[in-house]
Amino acid sequence: MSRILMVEDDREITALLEAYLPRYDIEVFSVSWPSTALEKLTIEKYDLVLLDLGLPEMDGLELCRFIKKEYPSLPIIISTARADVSDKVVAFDAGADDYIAKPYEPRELVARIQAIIKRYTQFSNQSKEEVFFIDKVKMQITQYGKDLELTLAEYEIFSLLLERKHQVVSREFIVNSINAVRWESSDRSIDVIIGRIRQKIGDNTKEPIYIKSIRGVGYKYIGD
Amino acid sequence: MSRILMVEDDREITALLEAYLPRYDIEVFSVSWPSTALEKLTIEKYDLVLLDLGLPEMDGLELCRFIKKEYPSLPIIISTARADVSDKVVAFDAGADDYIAKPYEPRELVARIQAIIKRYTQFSNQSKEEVFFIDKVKMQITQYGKDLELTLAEYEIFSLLLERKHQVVSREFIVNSINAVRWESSDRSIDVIIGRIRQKIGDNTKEPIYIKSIRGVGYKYIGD
DNA sequence: ACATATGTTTACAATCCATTGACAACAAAT
DNA sequence: ATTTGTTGTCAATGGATTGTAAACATATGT
Repeated sequence: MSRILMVEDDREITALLEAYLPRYDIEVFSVSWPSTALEKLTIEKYDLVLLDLGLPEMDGLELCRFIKKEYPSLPIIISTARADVSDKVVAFDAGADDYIAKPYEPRELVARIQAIIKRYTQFSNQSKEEVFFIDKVKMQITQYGKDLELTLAEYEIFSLLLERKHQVVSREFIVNSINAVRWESSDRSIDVIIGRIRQKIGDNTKEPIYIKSIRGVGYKYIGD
Repeated sequence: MSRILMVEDDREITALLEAYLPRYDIEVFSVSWPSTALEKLTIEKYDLVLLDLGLPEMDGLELCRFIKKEYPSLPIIISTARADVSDKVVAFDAGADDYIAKPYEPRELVARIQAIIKRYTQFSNQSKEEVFFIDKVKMQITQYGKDLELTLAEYEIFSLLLERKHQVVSREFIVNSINAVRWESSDRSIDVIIGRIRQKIGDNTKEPIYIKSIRGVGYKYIGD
C-alpha cells in the first residue's frame, strides 16, 4: 500500500483519483494548498507527491524545488494542463521525477506512480522505519544507512537477533545456528561477542535500546 | 558526460539524436538490432538504454525485460509510435523507467534522460566513474583506461569480483566458477592469485582500496 | 630441447579474532 | 543483608586464516 500526497485544487480530479487509485493499492491524501502540503509532510510519511501546477499561493515549481531540497528521496510527479516542451523541461529542472499532461488517463498515472515508487524503493536500502538493515549478499549490516564493521561471528549473531525481532534467542539456539565459528565449548564467548556488537552499535547494558539481555536464557533485539 | 545506448532502426531519428544529444553532454551509441545491443552491453558500460519498440528480431518488450533482469541498475526509456495508455502500462510492467511517444521533441527526451540518470546516480553506488572496465571480447581489463597485463586466472577471478561489486565472493564460488584452469585442489592458490592481482592494480592488504579480504569467506571488490 | 609463461604448492610470517579466565557488576533468592 | 548464580568487560592468548616469497610443475611456443 503506497501513500501519495496529492496537491491539487480541482475538486473533480481529486474526487476521481481518490476513488480510482485505491484499486491499485494507492492511498490518496489530498490537499489544496502548498502550505498544507508542507505541513502534512512534516507530520506524516508519504511515498510520492503528485503536484499540480497552477496552484494558489506559492508557485508550484517553487514548491517542487523546496520539497526536493528538504526530502530528496521523495519522488514528485508534476501534472499540469500546459503541456508544451519547455514546461516539461523546467519541471524536470525543478527536480520533478516525472511529468504528466492533463487531461490524462488515470491508468497511465497509476503506471507512472508504480514505476517511480518501485525504482525508489529498489535503491533505498533504508527500508521504512528499521534502524538496521541486513544485506546478505554484501554480508553487511547498516545502521541508519551507515555500514557497520562487523566480524563474521558478530555479523551472524546480530543477524540472528535482528531477524527475530522481539523474540528471545537462547544461547543454545545461537550455538546451533552459527557454524562459521568454532563454538568448541562454553557459550560465554557469546557474551563477549554480544558485548562487542553493543559497543559498535552504541548500545549499553542497562537501559539498552537495541539488545536486551534475558537472564538465564539469552538475548533479544528490541526494535522500538 | 553520459553514455546512452540507442536501439533504433530508423536512420533518420538516429542521425538526428546523434547530432543533437551531445550538446547536452550525452554521448550516443546506436545499434539497429537487439542482438547487437546485448553484445554491446557485455562489452561497454552505458548509463541508459533508449529502446525503440517495433524492432526486428526479438520483441522490444522482451529485450527490455531481459536487459532489466541482467542489468537491474541500468535505466531504460522506451519510445514508440503507438502511444495509447495500455502500451505505456505494459512498458512500465516490462521494467521500463520511462516512456516517450513518437514523435517527440528532442529537448523533452533530453530532460527525461537527465532526470532519470540523475535519479539513478543519486541512489546507486555506481555513481562515480568506474575505475575498472572489463572488455570481455578482448579479454582485457583496464584501470583508468590503461590496460592491465593479467594472466587468464587473474583475469577471470578479477572479473568475477568486479561484476559483483560489494558482494562477498566465497572461495568456493570462485573455484566453481572458474573453469579455464585446473583448480585441482586447494583453494590456497586463489590467495596467491589475488595477491598478484593486488600487486598489479596497486592495492595493499591492510586498508585496501579495491579488494578486501573477508575472513572465513572470501573476497569482495569495494568500488568506493 | 630450450625458453618462457603461468598455475600450484610449500613454508613461514603476519594478522585476525574467538576464546578463555579473572574479576566486577548485577539480579534474584534466601 | 547475604548468598548464589548470571552477565559485563577487560586483557591476554592461541589457533586459525591469510599474505607472500620462493620453488616447483606443467603447458605453450620457438
